[in-house]
Amino acid sequence: MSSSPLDNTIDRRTQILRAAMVCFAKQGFHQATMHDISAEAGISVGLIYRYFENKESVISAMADEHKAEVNQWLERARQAPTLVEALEVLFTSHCCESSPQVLSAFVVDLFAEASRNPRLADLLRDVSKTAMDGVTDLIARSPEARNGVHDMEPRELAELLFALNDGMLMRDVLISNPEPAEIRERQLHIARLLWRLLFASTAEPALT
Amino acid sequence: MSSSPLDNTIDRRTQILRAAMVCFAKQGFHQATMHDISAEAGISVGLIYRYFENKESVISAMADEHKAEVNQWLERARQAPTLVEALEVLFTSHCCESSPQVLSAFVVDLFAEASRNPRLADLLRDVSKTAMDGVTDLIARSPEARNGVHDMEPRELAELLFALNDGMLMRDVLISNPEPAEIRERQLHIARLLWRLLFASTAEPALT
DNA sequence: TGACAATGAATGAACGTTCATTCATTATAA
DNA sequence: TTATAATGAATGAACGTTCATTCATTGTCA
Repeated sequence: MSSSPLDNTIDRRTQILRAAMVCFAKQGFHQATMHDISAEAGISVGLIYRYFENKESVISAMADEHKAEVNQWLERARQAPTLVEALEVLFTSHCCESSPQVLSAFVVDLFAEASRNPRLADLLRDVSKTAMDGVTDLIARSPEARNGVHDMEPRELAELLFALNDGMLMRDVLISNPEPAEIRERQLHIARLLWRLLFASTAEPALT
Repeated sequence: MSSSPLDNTIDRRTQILRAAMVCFAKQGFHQATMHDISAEAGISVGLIYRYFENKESVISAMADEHKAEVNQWLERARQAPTLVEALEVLFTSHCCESSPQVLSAFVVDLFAEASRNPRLADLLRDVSKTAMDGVTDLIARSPEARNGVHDMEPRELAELLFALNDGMLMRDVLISNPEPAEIRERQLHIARLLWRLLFASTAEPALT
């Protein structure tokens, strides 16, 4: 079941990245120390430097992981039977996926960091463009897009939907209430209303 | 033109806050040093500590300023003759106001910071609630809100519009292109299309 | 097989630097 | 003179990073 030398290296890297994700989400990039990360991973500080050149390269490795994750979402969305279902896939992965609001905090931090780290900004722009192109294409190919009452190009619709997604994600970091799930349910509800408005299926719209 | 002792104090404070805003936007909260801020303000480090208890209190003072600013926007929006014009006021202040994307970087940083600073999170939640209540009210009172083809409550509409705003603001930090103004123009264009869809004025909708 | 050599993953104390904060001192104004 | 404003060198804690050292595992040879 285990461990060619290559696998070991990959395992260590992902172990470190997982720990780093927890620390970054809890404390932010600049307040999480390498010692915090090593403690979270249950290894020594020095070992991190065997697998990563420095702290910044840990950060960009995580951005790379994020990129891969986004591509997976897009792949899954493409397989959905209808446009609205595809959007639902994208929305829920973006917002809820694995852990609660860990991801939100991390992504917002990523954007904040990108505003002064050009390399990271390039990476995020790239991720964003890929995802946006994918959704634009999804919309352009979808018959539902022609049924809506709107007056928008596929590209414009994609930009609208992504901004909405990101905005809701950004607002997630303020949640501290008893029920985070409840709030996300409400966000999803609102997003659905918009989708229905933009992409009214030709079938029954009577599901209020 | 100047300076009861109280005025002097206020001037110094705003001078420091203005410098801090520049530094925070350029480098982020944790990478901007107190020396950076003092240099930007053209004063000594020690003097900052005469007007602020510590670095964190500089940050929350800025959040307070942000709150006041948001309230001003809301006030101006309330005076607009139509709902769509009010939204335009809010959108453009949020995104363009004084300096270019300085504000975007700052606000995204503020949210990132709020995800681990409960006091700051409380403050932002408060700002957000005030603004949201204001817009909800604006929508509820507006006759146009009944004309749209949507199926949404005023509160839901407000949440939708705010998420859109924040999402576009968040995306602004990735801009580094030759023409930032061009991109914001496009954002405004898309936002307008949505507004028109949601709040179709009874007058001519023929302005494609 | 058993004795020895080589490897390199892993450790964590130590280093140099940076930074928020303090405070003794100096300038200014009343 | 006295009170207040302002300075910036000094402080000490915290951080990213390094590296001499340990030691379990693997390879080699008789």
